[in-house]
Amino acid sequence: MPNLLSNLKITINEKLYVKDPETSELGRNIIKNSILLIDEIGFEAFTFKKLGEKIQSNESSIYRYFENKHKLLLYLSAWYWSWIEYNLVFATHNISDPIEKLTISIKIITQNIVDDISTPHIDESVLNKIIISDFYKTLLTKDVDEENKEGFFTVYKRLINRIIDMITVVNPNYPYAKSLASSIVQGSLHQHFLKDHFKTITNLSEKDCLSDFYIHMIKKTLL
Amino acid sequence: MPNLLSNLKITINEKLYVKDPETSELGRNIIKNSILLIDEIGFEAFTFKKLGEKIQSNESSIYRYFENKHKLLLYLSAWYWSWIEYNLVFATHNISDPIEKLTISIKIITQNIVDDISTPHIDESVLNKIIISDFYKTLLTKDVDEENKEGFFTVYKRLINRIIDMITVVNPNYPYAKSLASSIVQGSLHQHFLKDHFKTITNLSEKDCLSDFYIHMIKKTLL
DNA sequence: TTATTTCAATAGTATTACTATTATATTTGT
DNA sequence: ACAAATATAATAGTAATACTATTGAAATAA
Repeated sequence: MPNLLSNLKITINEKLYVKDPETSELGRNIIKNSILLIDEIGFEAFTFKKLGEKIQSNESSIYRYFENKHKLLLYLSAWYWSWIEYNLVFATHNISDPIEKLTISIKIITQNIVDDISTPHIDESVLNKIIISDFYKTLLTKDVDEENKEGFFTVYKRLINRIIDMITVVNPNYPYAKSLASSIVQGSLHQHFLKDHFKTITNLSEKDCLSDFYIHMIKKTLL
Repeated sequence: MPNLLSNLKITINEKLYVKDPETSELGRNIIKNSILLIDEIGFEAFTFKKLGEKIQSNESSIYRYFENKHKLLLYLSAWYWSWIEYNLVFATHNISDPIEKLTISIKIITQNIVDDISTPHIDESVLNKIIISDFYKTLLTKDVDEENKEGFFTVYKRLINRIIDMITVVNPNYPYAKSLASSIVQGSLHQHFLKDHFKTITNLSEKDCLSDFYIHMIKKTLL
């Protein structure tokens, strides 16, 4: 895995924070420990008050960085998808065979995430658990259309569009490239969720076969 | 569509309600108008107080039927999946060709829902919108394992198991029957959601092709 | 009739998300 | 260096929500 993220900074939509958390020690502490606390107690039970206690700071200090906990979750999600996109673009760069390119992308999207040490204040493996448990909640709100217009989901859509493009190169006549791409990205999270809570309705609980499932699917449907 | 539901009653896990809403006028009114109100203002903004105003009754009267709004949503979800299962079993009964049986099932699961007049206090087309927007929220909670043990998701899992069985009959050697089945049921809701809010990453916004997408998928992957 | 249970309304509490105000550092300009 | 301006954080609140305790009325049974 490349170590560029030590030098590069993932850029997040400015409207998602009041003050950029990457610019201060407290900010990075908020990010780091919000990930840990949300994972510990769940997003519903998570409050800025509890986070304040955890980082020896005050509730209202956190409000200086994030308007509310929903925006914080949007921020963490945007960060996660940017990190995935970065990994995907890097891993598929210079791969000319279309089917191999798509296969590698599926592996990036479906893989079990491990911590990336080049981002010391973010544990990607824990963040991945949060995304599995909570990302869909950022979509299922009454404000989704407004927030979509504000560009809060741009990275997520751009990632899916990259898959759509790869599918189209593999088979330009396949008529459901968009639905297939969005199914793979969303479905991957869902299968991980089932593995943790509904073992009887996923094959992922028997063996680690999520990428095989989707690679088999794209090869059969596209070739 | 058969009209058996005028006489048959869909049975719901008793732990989901305090008093069975089907047994009183007020109860049926709670069901009917909770569906309408959740659709109107969204599940987050929905409160028993607002529902009380809508049905000219009191907040606490509603607590006599449901412990809290989460349980009410679980009740509505269980009802919906029972109704889908009933339609699916009915529609596939006496169909001997395995691939046709699976095709019909996919159509039942992916179709645009219209109101079933045999259930006067439930508008299935509105309930379907709620399921698309809110069902996943019933899964994404810290209590999911406990509630799963209580049997709150039994119908949902049984429906998916029916699809798993059909897939296995079509192709006993296909190794991902469980993941494929759960993907189709969950993915259908997701594609409907995308059609409403993220038109650029689904083909469903161009034309009504959701069943085609999945039927194409199962024929290619299984045959 | 009287007792008992069912049902519903009122009024209340605890928690949560968020805000207004004040205090304390830190930086900047002269 | 020192005052003014700004950034940062802490305190103490408010409004809204989810839920509960208590009381009163109606229906049913003994």
